[in-house]
Amino acid sequence: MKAELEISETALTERQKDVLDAALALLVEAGDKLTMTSVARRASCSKESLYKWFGDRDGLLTATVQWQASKVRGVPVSRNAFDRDALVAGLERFAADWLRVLSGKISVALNRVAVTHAGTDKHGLGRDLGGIVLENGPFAMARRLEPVLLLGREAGLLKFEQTDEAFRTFFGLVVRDVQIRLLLGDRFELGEAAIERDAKRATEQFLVLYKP
Amino acid sequence: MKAELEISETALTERQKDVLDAALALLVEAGDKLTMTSVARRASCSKESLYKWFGDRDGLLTATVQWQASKVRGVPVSRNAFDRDALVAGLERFAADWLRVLSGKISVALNRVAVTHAGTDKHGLGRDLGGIVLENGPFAMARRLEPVLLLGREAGLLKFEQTDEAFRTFFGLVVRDVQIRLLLGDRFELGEAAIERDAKRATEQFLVLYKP
DNA sequence: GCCAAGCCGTAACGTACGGTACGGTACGGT
DNA sequence: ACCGTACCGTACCGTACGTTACGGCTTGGC
Repeated sequence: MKAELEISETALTERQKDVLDAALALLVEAGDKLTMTSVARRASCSKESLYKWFGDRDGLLTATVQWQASKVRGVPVSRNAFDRDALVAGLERFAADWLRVLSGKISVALNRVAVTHAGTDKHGLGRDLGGIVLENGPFAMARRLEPVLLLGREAGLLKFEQTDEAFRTFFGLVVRDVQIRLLLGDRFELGEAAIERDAKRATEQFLVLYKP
Repeated sequence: MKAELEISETALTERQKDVLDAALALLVEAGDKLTMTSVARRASCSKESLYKWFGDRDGLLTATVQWQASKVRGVPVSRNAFDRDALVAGLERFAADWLRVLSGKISVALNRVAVTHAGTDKHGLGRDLGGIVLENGPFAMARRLEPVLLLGREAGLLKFEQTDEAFRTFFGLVVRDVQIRLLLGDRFELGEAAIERDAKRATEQFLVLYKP
């Protein structure tokens, strides 16, 4: 789907980006308690400008989520010299990246507000926050991982019928209960060492399950 | 005010249970948009009674979540005649039960409100909603699954070092991206057939990974 | 110098909602 | 019959916050 055309059509000025960064910071600090006044004060701009630029509070939130999403576009996978080591390295790097993003304060805050918003849903609006996060979260991860999985199958390193199923299993092995626990406020450390270890373990398990 | 802080063993009258059921229904319908007035109207009780019984809005929410939690206590596992078939059946039933609960409207609504609440957190209060859901969700699942895993290991059917790690992997294999997608508002069906199939697949994969 | 546009800061408005107060009713105990 | 208790229904209050309006400042074009 090329719905991104309309999104990228909204060219943001530097000033507006600063405002969105301020909103992002507030979202991380105070969660959904973010008010228009607080954003205006933090960004040293007037509320009038906020409403002119983003329409209303929902528009500001949407723009903020999209702004963050636009900053974390993933890096592509190198296609040359694809052997087992490359597959393992790719999967491990992928899993580690994902865990790092997932356990970051920004991701937690954004997912929280999106989940909240998905609850009080007014069907009929164009793009809701939940959809945006979904699109730039799990779905984006699936799109980025798909070529890796297909390359692995082409190279005879993996065996699966549906790419989707394989991806979702990998997702489960990587994320496990980490995300839901973080979203529910369980404060537990996920240091760099643990991330690396989990990435290796998930990759290893995945290879066992999907070995030809 | 007479401190009714003995939430742990509060005996609820039938009337209060009715009120909490009304709150639960409203939570499912309208999410966090639930207001004290709407609960009072739905339950045909006065707001004064709400405040008398539950203290404040947070108390009502907490009582509601605990009330639901008290209704879904899991069934224990039979310990006799524990062979491979019993292990497989136990895991499969467990996974299916969990998926059923997880994808239910009530669970989604409760997890939503708990996640929302975990965002606007006032550290210092006793038990927060996120903690309660965590306790009755993933943690309860872990406690219930633990004896099954230990029995499996005793019987020589499974091999693992840390029960916790094994549980979390099983969790990942069962839940995958289902919960986060539902929380984010992705409307996708998870029919009985899919649940059964997923439960079987997750169990199968788990046995492969943790076979001695 | 002058004007218009864009923006900041702040005051003001309207409303939704948490929380409280109070009058009215049913009922069980004495 | 009288009283206390528990509760319903509703009116009311205070506040937070989304949204709008306005006065003053800066800047670029003429």
